[in-house]
Amino acid sequence: MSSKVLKEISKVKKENISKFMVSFSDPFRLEIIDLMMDGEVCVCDIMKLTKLSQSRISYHIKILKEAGLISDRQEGRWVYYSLNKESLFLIKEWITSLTDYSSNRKRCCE
Amino acid sequence: MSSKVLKEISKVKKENISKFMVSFSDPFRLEIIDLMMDGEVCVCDIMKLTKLSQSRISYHIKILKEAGLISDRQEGRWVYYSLNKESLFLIKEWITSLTDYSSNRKRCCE
DNA sequence: ATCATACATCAAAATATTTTGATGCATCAA
DNA sequence: TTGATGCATCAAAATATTTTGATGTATGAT
Repeated sequence: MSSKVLKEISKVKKENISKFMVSFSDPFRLEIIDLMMDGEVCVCDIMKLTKLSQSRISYHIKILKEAGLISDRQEGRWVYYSLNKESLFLIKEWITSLTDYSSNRKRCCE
Repeated sequence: MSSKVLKEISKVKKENISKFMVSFSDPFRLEIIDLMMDGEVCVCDIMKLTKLSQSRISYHIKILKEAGLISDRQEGRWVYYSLNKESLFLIKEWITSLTDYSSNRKRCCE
């Protein structure tokens, strides 16, 4: 099983892409990402704004963090999370190379 | 639970985004997408190139199809699948509005 | 008509992800 | 030092996804 095109067109590792996409594939994580669009939030903010339980939020936060999609910053008892812009750009780059490549191909290849 | 930013910055429905991302989140589907980068393929092509079982491939194809990521075209006994470029562009647009929006934000917001 | 091929679909089993509730660990305030 | 808060982590339960093997359907060849 050999990856051909995706390997060549992008610097981003397939494994990382997979993690990014897993991050985006859950509606609650999209919700959390959404909240971070306007800046830093702590878990308690997310709790107030979404009615999700604390451990549930921590769980999703962990997924996002392990994907490299968010960063954290501790301040006293609070941990502030924010979107990692570099990661977003990486994904954008990946998708862009995908669309660029595929639009240079003709429909058929017999 | 109110989506604020994502709803406004993109025409793509969150539900659809979720499906796209689910599509991309599986390594075998990435593999299949990869094979389609160079043009149409049938299930039998994918079988030869990946060693996945036929029903397994059909299953993943179905996910991709329901996400609107691929199109099919029957020719005799064969069904040819190919990437749906429009969908790729939609995702790209979505990611782009995400990065554009977030890069216009400052780091903090106290 | 019969058979083989290409693929879809289905139900059951296997596996992975998510949720829940409990517990633990810092930090801070009193 | 004690108690409260903010969050992480854990194990078990709940749920969702994926895989497998069997069966079904359409097409085309003989």
